[in-house]
Amino acid sequence: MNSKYLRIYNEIVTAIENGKLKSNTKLPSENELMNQYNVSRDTIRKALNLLAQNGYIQKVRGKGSFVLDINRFDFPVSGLVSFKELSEKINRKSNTIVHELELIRPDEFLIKRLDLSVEDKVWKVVRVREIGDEKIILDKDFLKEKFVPLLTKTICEDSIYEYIENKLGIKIGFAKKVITVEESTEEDRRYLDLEGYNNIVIVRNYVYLDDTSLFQYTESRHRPDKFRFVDFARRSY
Amino acid sequence: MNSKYLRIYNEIVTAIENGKLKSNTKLPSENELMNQYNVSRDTIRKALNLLAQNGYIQKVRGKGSFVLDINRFDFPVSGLVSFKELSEKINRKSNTIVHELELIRPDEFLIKRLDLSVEDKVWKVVRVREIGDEKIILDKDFLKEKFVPLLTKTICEDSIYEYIENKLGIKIGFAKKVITVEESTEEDRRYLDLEGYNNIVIVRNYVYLDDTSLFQYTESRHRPDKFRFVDFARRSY
DNA sequence: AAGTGGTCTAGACCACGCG
DNA sequence: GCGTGGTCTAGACCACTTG
Repeated sequence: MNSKYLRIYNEIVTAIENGKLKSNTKLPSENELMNQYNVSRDTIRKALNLLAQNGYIQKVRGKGSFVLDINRFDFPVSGLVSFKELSEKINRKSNTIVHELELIRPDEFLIKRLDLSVEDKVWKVVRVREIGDEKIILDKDFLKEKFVPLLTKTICEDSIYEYIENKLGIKIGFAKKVITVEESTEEDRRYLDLEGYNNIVIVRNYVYLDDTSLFQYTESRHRPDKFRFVDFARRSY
Repeated sequence: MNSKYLRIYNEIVTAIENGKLKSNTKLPSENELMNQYNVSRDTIRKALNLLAQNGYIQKVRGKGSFVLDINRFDFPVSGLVSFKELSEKINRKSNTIVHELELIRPDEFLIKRLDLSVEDKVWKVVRVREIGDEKIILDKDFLKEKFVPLLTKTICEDSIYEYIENKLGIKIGFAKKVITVEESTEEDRRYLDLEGYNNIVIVRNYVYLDDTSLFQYTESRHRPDKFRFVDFARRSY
């Protein structure tokens, strides 16, 4: 996991994030970086391309690479970030309440959503996310038992992602997110502080492993006024 | 613009999209592709990495590259796609009504948003997007005159993006999107068929050129029940 | 052991921006 | 003309999967 280009990438990311590299300044040229890090140009280019992809820099032909200030103000919620990682970043008091945690036989809906056979069992986890004394987000997670044999309340209160990746060594590959706005349900109103909102923002998340097997289905239900999604996109030709 | 790896990428994309390459099947190995296309391995790898980035394939170490079926069902609205490109893809009757088109002196709000000096003038375009006889989306565009000297009603009814990229030769580099849900305004209610919804989904778009200069600010205001945002994300380590 | 993708290297030529 | 990033090549070694 510790490739040269990732180490260089991470070094530059932290330099940008803690202000050592200021926005709108020019990075050293690829040639200079080659010498600084004692690696080939291709390795430097891999690191720089990652930086560009993630919105840290912009490369301009004939001129150089420049530090952007996009990521400074707003961190992107796009990409795959868990609630724990997120709340650590925004640095606000937050809390997770586990309402349900059980191993269930999936119904029609889940069999379709998770691409299951009838015998497969599924962990159902229902959690409420509290941010600054308000119950804002209702998370409903469904994970295949096949991949996650055991799940405890303590794990759910901390971070399921962390447990899966670090303890079980399962590698998340990619995910598809679908965001819609729908009518709130009785369940939403029971668990959340909705304050009269009858709409709810739903982020449906289909999580796949590295080997392309579908692993988890999650619904993240947000109170509309507290929802905010930031995305960084490059035009691809 | 016509690099080898882009040609290979595009060939494979169309092969996947029209079903010649079926999902869950294996692509030829990088070595085989090298021979098929008569290029070096690096060139093949660039094409495959693009495919992976855009959710077409998944590469698995030691096994090969596999076609995903993500893009088949849902096209991602993530990334930078104009309304015209989008409506062509979903293939439904759609229509654009231009309500305002004028060169204005920017107010405080715009000066801050677009990073302007006081003399700069700005094109303001207000358009309603009609899909299947319903007025669903209100688009408010603000473009710097410095970059776009002329704008006509015809251009706005077609596609501003297309005009800018093809006619003016301006290269869009990247964009930052912020999605929120807010109270609808009087303007929303006047122009759109809101059917009693008092919330509105707002996609704020900050568009930058290749040379990192901020170029355009757009607000896309959607009726909640018709809004849908699809995102494909890879976990980055 | 053979085949796969992942990383790294060294060298070449090109297109672009700028002085 | 020089320095910049963009593309392409050829070859090497590694880590992983599968038979």
